[in-house]
Amino acid sequence: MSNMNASPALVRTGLGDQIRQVLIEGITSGRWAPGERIVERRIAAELGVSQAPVREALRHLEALRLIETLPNRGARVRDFTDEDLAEVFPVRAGLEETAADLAVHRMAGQVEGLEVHIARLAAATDRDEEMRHSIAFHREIVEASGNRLLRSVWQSLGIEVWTALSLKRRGTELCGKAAEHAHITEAFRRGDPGVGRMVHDHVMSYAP
Amino acid sequence: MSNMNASPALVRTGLGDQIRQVLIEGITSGRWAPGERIVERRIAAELGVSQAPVREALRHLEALRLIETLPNRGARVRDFTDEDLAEVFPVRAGLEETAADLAVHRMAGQVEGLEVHIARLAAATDRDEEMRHSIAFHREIVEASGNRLLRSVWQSLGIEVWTALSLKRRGTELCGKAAEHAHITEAFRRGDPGVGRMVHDHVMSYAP
DNA sequence: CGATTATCTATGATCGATCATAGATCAGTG
DNA sequence: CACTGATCTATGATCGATCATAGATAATCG
Repeated sequence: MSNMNASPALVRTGLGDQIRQVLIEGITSGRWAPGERIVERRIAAELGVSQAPVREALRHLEALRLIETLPNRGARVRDFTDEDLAEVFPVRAGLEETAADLAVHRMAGQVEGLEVHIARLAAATDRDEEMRHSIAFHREIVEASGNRLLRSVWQSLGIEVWTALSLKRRGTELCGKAAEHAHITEAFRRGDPGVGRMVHDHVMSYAP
Repeated sequence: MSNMNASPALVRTGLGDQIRQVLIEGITSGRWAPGERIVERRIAAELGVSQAPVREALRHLEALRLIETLPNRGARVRDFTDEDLAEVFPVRAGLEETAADLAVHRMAGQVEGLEVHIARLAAATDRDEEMRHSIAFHREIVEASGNRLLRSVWQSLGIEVWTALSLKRRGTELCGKAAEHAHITEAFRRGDPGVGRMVHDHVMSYAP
């Protein structure tokens, strides 16, 4: 790499990963406007790397639906509609309901993992931290399902990113849900078979 | 490409796509054994292309969980466990339940799309064709949900491939389910709100 | 002057070569 | 002979350059 300048170092841990982070940050922060073209060579030049790892990063962004690409025509930042933002909730709800139903058996009343996140959520000081702990609570349920495919699919939704976009778009309040988290945890503790539906409805309550 | 020989032509429509097809075919057919290493350069040489499109194809296979890769250590064909094969059903069930609940409203009793697939399934002559029409029935439900994210996630499960692997592993009978498909279609026709659960249970009935 | 076609330009897709890393192999030392 | 470290080998990761395509632009013709 003929890089004796350029952006903050880019430490060695897989250029593709780092470039992806830069691009995600750029898109969520709004530095790259929706609809704006993303030219592989330009990004490569700006970051002082070559085209290949940029392409790799772009494929990840495409999987996250942050960009859209046309064959031989390149990529552009998606123009997220309210519908795009809304579509994620039924999918999450379905996946997390499944996860909860699977998890409730495996947890056998052991809900420490969930309680940790509730505590951290309560201690959160800013909106961003609040969001991350809330998401971590849900991720804990998915992890507890023991279904690796389910985890992988849920992860691939990129909840953090889309939630951040939702918050940016309209100031969706996601607090005030702490009580529901506690109720859900109690349902897990007593092995309530209705916990799946409970989680489902909880997730849908975030939807606009 | 210094290719004046090599495998059947490889027509021009995106090398990555074609290579992916070749690899999927090779893995599902068992020509590539589970655990076997997949060396980018070797594939490239065999197909008379370069490393880049092979890498692209491999990333797709990774997303389909057909291969696993270690950083700097390359890819190998996954050694599918029975658990791997089983994990897909709860995920499908959750997604398709969501899809059905969304679709039942949009369809408003118009179930022609579903009936087409039932008819084709009945007319199927071999096991493979049967499988594809059965899957098409389920895809129709997902499409009818109108939720593009849901469709995208469902597609990314690569149902065809995994079903084929299931059939190969143990001779899972997936026929005899025609009756259930008809029942589900009827539920859609009358707008039965219980259709989601019905689809869920139907999908789970395929599980081992 | 408007429609059609050849050319140009930007850029994605692909290529062949180089760099970097993980293991394997081998040499040296006690 | 076992252990430590240098070297070698295979191969993924990355690079710089070339090829191919889409759209824009200019040239040609009626």
